[in-house]
Amino acid sequence: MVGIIEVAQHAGVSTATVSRALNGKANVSARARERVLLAAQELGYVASSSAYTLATGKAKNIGVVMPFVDRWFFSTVLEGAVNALVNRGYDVTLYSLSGGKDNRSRIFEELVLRKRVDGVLTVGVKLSQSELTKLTELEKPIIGVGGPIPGTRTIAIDDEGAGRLATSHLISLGHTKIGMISGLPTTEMDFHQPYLRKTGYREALLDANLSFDPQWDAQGDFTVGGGYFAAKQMLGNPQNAPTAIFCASDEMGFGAIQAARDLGLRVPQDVSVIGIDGHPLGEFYGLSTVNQSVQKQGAKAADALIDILESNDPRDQENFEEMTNWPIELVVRSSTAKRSP
Amino acid sequence: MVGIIEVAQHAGVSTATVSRALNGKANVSARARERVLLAAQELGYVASSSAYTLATGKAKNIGVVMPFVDRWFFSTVLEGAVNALVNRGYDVTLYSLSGGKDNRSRIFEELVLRKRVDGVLTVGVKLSQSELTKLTELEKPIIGVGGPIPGTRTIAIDDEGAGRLATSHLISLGHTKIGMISGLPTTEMDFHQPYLRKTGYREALLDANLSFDPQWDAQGDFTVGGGYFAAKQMLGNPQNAPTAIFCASDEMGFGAIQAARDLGLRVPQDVSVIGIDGHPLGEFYGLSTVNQSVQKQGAKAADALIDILESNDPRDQENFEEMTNWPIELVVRSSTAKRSP
DNA sequence: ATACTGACTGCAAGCCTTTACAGTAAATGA
DNA sequence: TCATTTACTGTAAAGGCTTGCAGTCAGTAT
Repeated sequence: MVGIIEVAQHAGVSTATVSRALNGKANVSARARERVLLAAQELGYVASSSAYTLATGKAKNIGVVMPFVDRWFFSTVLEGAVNALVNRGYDVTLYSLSGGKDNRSRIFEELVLRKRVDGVLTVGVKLSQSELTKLTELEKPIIGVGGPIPGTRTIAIDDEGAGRLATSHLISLGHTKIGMISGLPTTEMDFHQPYLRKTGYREALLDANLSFDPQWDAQGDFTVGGGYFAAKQMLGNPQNAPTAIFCASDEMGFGAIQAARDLGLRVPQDVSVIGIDGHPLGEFYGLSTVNQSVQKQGAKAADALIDILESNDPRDQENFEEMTNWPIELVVRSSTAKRSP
Repeated sequence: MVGIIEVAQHAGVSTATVSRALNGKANVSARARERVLLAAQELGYVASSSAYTLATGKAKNIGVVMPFVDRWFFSTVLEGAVNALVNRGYDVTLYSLSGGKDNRSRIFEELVLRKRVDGVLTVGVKLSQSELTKLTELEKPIIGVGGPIPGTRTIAIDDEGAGRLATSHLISLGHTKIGMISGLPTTEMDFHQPYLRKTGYREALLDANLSFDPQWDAQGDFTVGGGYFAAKQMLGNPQNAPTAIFCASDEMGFGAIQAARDLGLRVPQDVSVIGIDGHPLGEFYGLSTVNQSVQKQGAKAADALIDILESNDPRDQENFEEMTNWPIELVVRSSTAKRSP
């Protein structure tokens, strides 16, 4: 395997000059730089990353930690983050927490200590106190997406506001019997989102002097199927069925629409449904939603992390804008309509 | 940051013994091993991975290359692979090709040369000749999932057989007018799958002496929306509509079911639909399918890769069983039924 | 008792870069 | 012309670990 020495010989310079030329440092004559670049090109040389890391202390690598990767929200954030990171010249090492407790603790032990990464991106994970300690004593930048990490910068929408926005939309359409499908997240996930979205929902009801019926407070588990069964139950009782349902995620919204149809109800004539997310299938189903441009959140988080990492001015890190009010946008499609008289 | 020297001092032994003890090598007295383990524990020491890699040449890291990560098939393979790899003590570095041409070529340059990884897992990617060359001259093991990499081990179902299986199922139900929704994959993706599945479809028709109507050969792009529009068009013409549709992916199947419903057709009474994949939503939609247990494919590929990596017997690498006939299974649900008379 | 094992242990070289520091040559100023 | 920058360049140390090799020491065979 070709190393820096061969390149140096090939170019007729020292290894120091090769290194400087390849890393774009100053103090290299145009002539030398040119010869080095050519030699490296010809020999197909790229510096060994382990040696680079050992010498510089920089890994050019970001760790991304998420509860699972095969769910829409997570894989979409990941997609955004990975692309942003590769653009900035960083690799990403992926840690999924879905492999069970043992895996989880090992990940936190090693991730932190093996100094493989320059920084960490957590997506919707709820950290235990000890995990948080481990992570922070790393003294490496951490940014969270979706799950607020105490003491750390986080990119997230105002979940409460989103809940209120969605619910208000239904209220503005004249609905008074409004159900909500929320859900308990998995143990690995952060638990704030569902809670906050429900708070927003209740507040909106309260503001409109509408009552909150516990029967209309259902549990999906943020999956299509969960939304389906919750909605079926809620809408199944004709005496006390809501005329509109707010789902804490688009996927549950898809399930709810399906449930309504299976019950012979028309959407939106008989029942309106709104979600939160901006899932690409929303357009397909005509699901009204509160869009939170998930992929961009991933990209933004990644960029912010690298900004911190590469800013030599330490104040930048302090002044870094809090991003916990990521813009959201009400998208009205065909699943919500005025309450039929 | 605590290094091996501190641990050695703390345990009262040399760094050599620390290294041996921590790596489970022979020739360490029980007493010494114990003291080292304790010291490492107390000091929270884990070896620096860059130093480890530099010294041993092993990165304990696998590169996973895929066209995108935010699509079901890919994120599911990834989920399986990541969990399997972390179980074996390996990290995974993720490379997504969706960031455009520049990213793509840079990935191949650096992935190969920066010697960050011990092996590579490619998922459904079509490699150019030069990329293939780069990858193979790495002399590191490569395993592909879903997209056959010439000259490399691949885990994949028999796509042609899967197409035949699905189509035969429809034929066995008495259908004679059978459409297919296939699709051109993105440039980044491997192109074999859609092609082979369609071949299987045609063969099955041929075997049953059924004719193949070009009007029933539609293009989805492997998405729900693509399946929807293709099906809508195919079923929209009452004169010449098929009574059954074979979709090359479950997601297109979901779209097709939706399209049928929107046209006022009942599934399966008026039109049967079958897919390929084993998507978790299949159960929800009642979609009959050919299950290919995607997550397990990812896990198997990962395990196979590590087996190769860690087998010191070189023959193992040669004898490695070809896995290009990954088991598939026909799953009949409520979207397929006998042709109505 | 002596020569030999065999089980451990430690020293130090090596893995491949980056970079501080010292050195050289050309260019500038007086 | 000589002193002093300036602009490069090279030498070698450092980074943190693993591991070949040589050495120690208690135990065993003779």
